[in-house]
Amino acid sequence: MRDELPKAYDPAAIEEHWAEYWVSESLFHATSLDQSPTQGNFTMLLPPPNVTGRLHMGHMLNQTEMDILARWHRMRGDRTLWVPGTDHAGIATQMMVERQLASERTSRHKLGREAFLERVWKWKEQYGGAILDQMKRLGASVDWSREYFTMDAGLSRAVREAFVRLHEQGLIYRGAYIVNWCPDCQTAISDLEVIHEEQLGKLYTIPYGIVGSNESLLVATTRPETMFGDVAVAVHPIDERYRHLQGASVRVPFINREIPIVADPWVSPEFGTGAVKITPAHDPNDYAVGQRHKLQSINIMDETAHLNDIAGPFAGLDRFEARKRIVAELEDQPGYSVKEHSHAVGKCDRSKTVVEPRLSTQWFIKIQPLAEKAIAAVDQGHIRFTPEQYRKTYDEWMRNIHDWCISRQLWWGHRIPAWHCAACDKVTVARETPEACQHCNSKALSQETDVLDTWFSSGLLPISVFGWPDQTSDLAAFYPTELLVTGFDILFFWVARMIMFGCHFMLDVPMPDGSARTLKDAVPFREVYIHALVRDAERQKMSKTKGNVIDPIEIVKRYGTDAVRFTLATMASPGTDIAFSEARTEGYRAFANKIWNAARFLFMQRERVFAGGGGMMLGSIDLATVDRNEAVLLTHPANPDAPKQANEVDESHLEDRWILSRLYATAATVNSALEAYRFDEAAHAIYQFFWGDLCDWYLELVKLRTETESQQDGRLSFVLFNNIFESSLRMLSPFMPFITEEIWHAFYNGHPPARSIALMPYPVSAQQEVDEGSEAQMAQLQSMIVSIRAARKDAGVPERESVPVLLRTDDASVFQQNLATIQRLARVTTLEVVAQLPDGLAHRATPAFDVAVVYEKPVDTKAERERLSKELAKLHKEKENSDRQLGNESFLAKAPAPVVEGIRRRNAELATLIERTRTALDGLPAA
RNA sequence: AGGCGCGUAGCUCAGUUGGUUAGAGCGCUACCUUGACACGGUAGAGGUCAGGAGUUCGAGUCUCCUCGUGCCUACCA
Repeated sequence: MRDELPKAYDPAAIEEHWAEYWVSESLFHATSLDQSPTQGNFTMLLPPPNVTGRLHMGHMLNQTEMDILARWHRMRGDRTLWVPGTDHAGIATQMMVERQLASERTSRHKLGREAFLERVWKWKEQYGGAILDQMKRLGASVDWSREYFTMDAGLSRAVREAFVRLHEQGLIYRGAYIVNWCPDCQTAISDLEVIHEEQLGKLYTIPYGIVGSNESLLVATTRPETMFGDVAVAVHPIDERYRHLQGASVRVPFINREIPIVADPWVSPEFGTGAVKITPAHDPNDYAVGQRHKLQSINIMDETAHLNDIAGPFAGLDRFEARKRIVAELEDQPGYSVKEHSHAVGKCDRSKTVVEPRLSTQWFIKIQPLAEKAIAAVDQGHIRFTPEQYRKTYDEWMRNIHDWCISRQLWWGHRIPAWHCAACDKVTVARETPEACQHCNSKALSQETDVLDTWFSSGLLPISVFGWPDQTSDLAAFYPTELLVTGFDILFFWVARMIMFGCHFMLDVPMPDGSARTLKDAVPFREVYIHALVRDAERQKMSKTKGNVIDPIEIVKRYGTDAVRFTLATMASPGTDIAFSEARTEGYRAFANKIWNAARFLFMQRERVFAGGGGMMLGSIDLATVDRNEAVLLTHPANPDAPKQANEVDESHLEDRWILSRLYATAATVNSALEAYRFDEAAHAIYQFFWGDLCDWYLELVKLRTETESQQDGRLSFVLFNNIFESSLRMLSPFMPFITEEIWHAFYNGHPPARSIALMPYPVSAQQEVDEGSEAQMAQLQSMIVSIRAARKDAGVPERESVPVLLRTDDASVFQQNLATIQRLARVTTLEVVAQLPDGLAHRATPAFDVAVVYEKPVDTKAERERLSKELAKLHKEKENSDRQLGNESFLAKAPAPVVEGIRRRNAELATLIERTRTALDGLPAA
């Protein structure tokens, strides 16, 4: 409990405490046994960061958005569950540990598989999951009791089950195909893990000697070093240049192996020389040609992409070194030529090594049957994408999908549950280690050494974290999850795979009531929200190599988590990347400071107001009791379940009706914005309300009233302020959980109605509760005050001096009723209503009134003339526009009545404004 | 090669179904250290909405073209 908040807001002093509190109090734990939710379920999975990961801005954006939604839903009464965990990240983690081994002058091969894995586990225990600690520091309201790791026993069991089932269903097969091979990681990788880069390379034209002739066939290639694996040269069947050569043979340079010339329509005659060397073991196209022509495949490289013995004189060389030497030796040959050629080169996403297409035996998922359900699920609207455009991206990818290579030649990961039989050479796939070969009963079994692609296990997460394949109560309660929030970079890697697996496996799981599950309830989530990429302030992609990575923890240390979260929220408008700017974060730290100080004001006033007559000291006020006693507790929107009390607002005060209306309007805006994932709109609305309405206006008027009104009235107005402030804190809480928690506890003097503000109801309100009349009147009043202030500046009145003001208006009632407000906020002595304003005074005109400030010093005539002339020109221009519109027959005929009416009214206003401004201008003394 | 997006104030971005005067934050200018807050207050300046054409009574918003820019997908050697 704090009696007094320090003068300056210092996030570092409060955030750590609450971060720990939320975890130690298990505030965000949710179980299937929880009371049936009043609103509904809200379940999300955290996209599991790699165990090797450090938090970056993308994570922070992702977590901020998810946390805002989670906290918001929780406060709205939904049973809210957000499940955290980490991914074992096969290649990434193995590389990390291998690097460590290398520094110790050893290697995984020296250690052996078992010792190596032990080492990785040890590494994981020691260094892994640092990212989750960072998440805790950021206040993510996840259920830590459910934290998982993708290689936990339960999740591993789900992986084996899924693999075996798919195999039983004939959807997993093993075979030799061309795969993407990374010579650095020394494993196969999937199509998705290959990144294409446009590169300026060379196209070599190489003469292949024609058998039985002195002539050569010129063959164009970008990869001369693969020539030792050539098994044919292909030309287009109707290419006139080569028709006579079809059926002939050529000799591979250096090794002189004779290979046939075949005709295949795949060859494009326009490209290169129209003759293509066919290397089935090292190119997917060539492999297809080879299949069609029943050609053999000759592998000429080892796992590290060094040429093997088949390459004759070049054996043992690295592929690129071999290319150089080969080209050097060919240079003098007649017919040889080189030209520059731009083409896409595939690189390994992880190691950035150029991928080598390689013929090897791998495990694949026959993806078509899975994709069909996944396409249907989205087509039928069971999964909704936001922004919607990603639906198309997803659909296109899904329809052009290739079989998924799921085996990896790594050690770290889920080992494929298949056993090779030494006796019959067949494979036994089983959930648990089999006793004997299921084909020949031999006991000479050895487990497959390959592990599964990391994404195989993460694709299963929505079902495996809830206990699948068992039909658990969690699975019944929380599946399908409501929402997935993620970046588009893992749309295919992860989102698509979850949809495929979810739809495939969950269709077999009956609904909680025993009925059959349809696609609608087999989907892993009902909504996918795809967020933008976080870039640096110059819109550059953040990357380690560029050195422009912004470490969120660093920024958080400097500005506070709340400010960073708010920055990300305000900038998270859909479709655009976020250029993260520290200047903005600074601005939102100022916002936090503003809130902090508004709270300080509140606490100080509380003391002042209640210390007098009531005898209630700050340290002993039970605000809840006060509220009841005064019968002004703002039960709505604070507590949606309780009825609104009729006498909660003293109707005689315009600003009371107005600020309530503003609160309702803001709550309505925030709720509907969050409904649509418009974090920016929601955050802006709160910002505007808190700063622009509550602090700039209402708070100033509370000052006035507590100083001047009777004590009873002062108390009433003050209690309203209290309640509005408390509601505002709750409204802000999902966005800035730390500062709101801190102030909220201080607000209740250590006797809060709940353990956390995060467990309180969220303000709700319908748009119809907005009091438009009060808002319009207040707008008039504000306009009056702003006009007087401006005129004061023109007249050169010192800030602190009060002056008489003359007012010309048709209806002065609002101004007269709120005279004290005007006098206070615009520093006015008397406000006299006159029929006509005298010439030569600093003056402002609005459609509803004109004001002039009476001050002895003459106005700066030149400046005033300039300002008025400029103003007049603007008004004239606008008037011309509206005149033109009103003179247009078809506009009057076709435009809707309210629009015409609006322009008419404005036109009339303009006429008055022009006249008054003209008068004021003419009234200025000659220069 | 296909597909998607972006171009609005000096900077970073909003602007939902076409409709009255295009907004915000930061920055900038001037004044103000007033008992919540200088991480503040008050008042300002600043935009031919990339360019062109079209549809319409009316276009930042819809259509087409041009220019600039970013991204995703792809097996032409």
